[in-house]
Amino acid sequence: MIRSKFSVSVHILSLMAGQPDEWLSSEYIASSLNSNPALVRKELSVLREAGLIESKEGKNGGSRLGKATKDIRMSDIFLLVKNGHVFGFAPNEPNPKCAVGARINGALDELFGEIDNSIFQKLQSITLAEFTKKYF
Amino acid sequence: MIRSKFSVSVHILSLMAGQPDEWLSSEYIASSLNSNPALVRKELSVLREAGLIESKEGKNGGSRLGKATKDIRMSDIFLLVKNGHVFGFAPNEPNPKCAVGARINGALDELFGEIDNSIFQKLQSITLAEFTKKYF
DNA sequence: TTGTACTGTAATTTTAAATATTACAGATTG
DNA sequence: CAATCTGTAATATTTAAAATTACAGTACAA
Repeated sequence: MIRSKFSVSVHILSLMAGQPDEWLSSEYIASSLNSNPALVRKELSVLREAGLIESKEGKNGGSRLGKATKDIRMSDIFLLVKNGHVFGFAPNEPNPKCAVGARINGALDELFGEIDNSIFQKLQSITLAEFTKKYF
Repeated sequence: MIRSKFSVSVHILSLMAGQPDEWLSSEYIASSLNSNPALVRKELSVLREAGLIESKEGKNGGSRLGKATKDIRMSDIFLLVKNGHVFGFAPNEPNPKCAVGARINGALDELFGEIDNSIFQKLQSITLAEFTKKYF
């Protein structure tokens, strides 16, 4: 998974959950994240494509939630930002002439799938509504 | 968690599991990993410190398992290489003047702890002996 | 109908993290 | 005592992540 995308997405969705009737600008979101608008927009486009948010272009535009907070699960966000397995393989292709080298990545791939699934199960049990209760 | 340390450690331990009576040199291990000896030695020192392996210096030296494969759990390796949470926080400190910014990392920290725990539970159920059965 | 304030996207630069390399003192064996 | 290994640190390189810049396109509002 890419380093911090999950945190960034949860942060964005939390801001929207707190002001469901406002169109939040990328500038505003960036200031809460202490980041910059272009990077936020990139992340917004991922969330939008998945239907979690909707955006409005032009003056007074911005983004807001596309679903009720109780209908957004933390696992939805996880699946969006996860790219390959959560755990990473070794940087180089192992030596195929070695008995272990030839097969380990297959075995790890299987294990990593199970790990991803454990995380998914956990996150599926938590909605954005429940999560944001912690600070609203 | 640091990118690929888990995979590298599992690979190393698997090699040793396959040749329990040999002292494997860092050179040999590196060739299976398609990596280099110095990096392998660094990882070996982590495993050694945890008692998972033992090493012998000098000529004909090397490393081998310090425990039976059935007594090494994948969670032991996980705890060694895990550094902070598996999931990462956003790169910058969020804006503390913002209601969400001020509290989100606390909420995420709690959630991330639960995720780490889900992974731990899963990995605790698998021994190195079971894992290596997949390719021996 | 035009200025302003947004989005969307791509290209580029910068920074930070991971990985690789080099080097060498110390240990052990034959 | 020569050869072969470890242990460790310092440095260099590579790669990935994040930040910045830029600008065309859209919508509102005066």
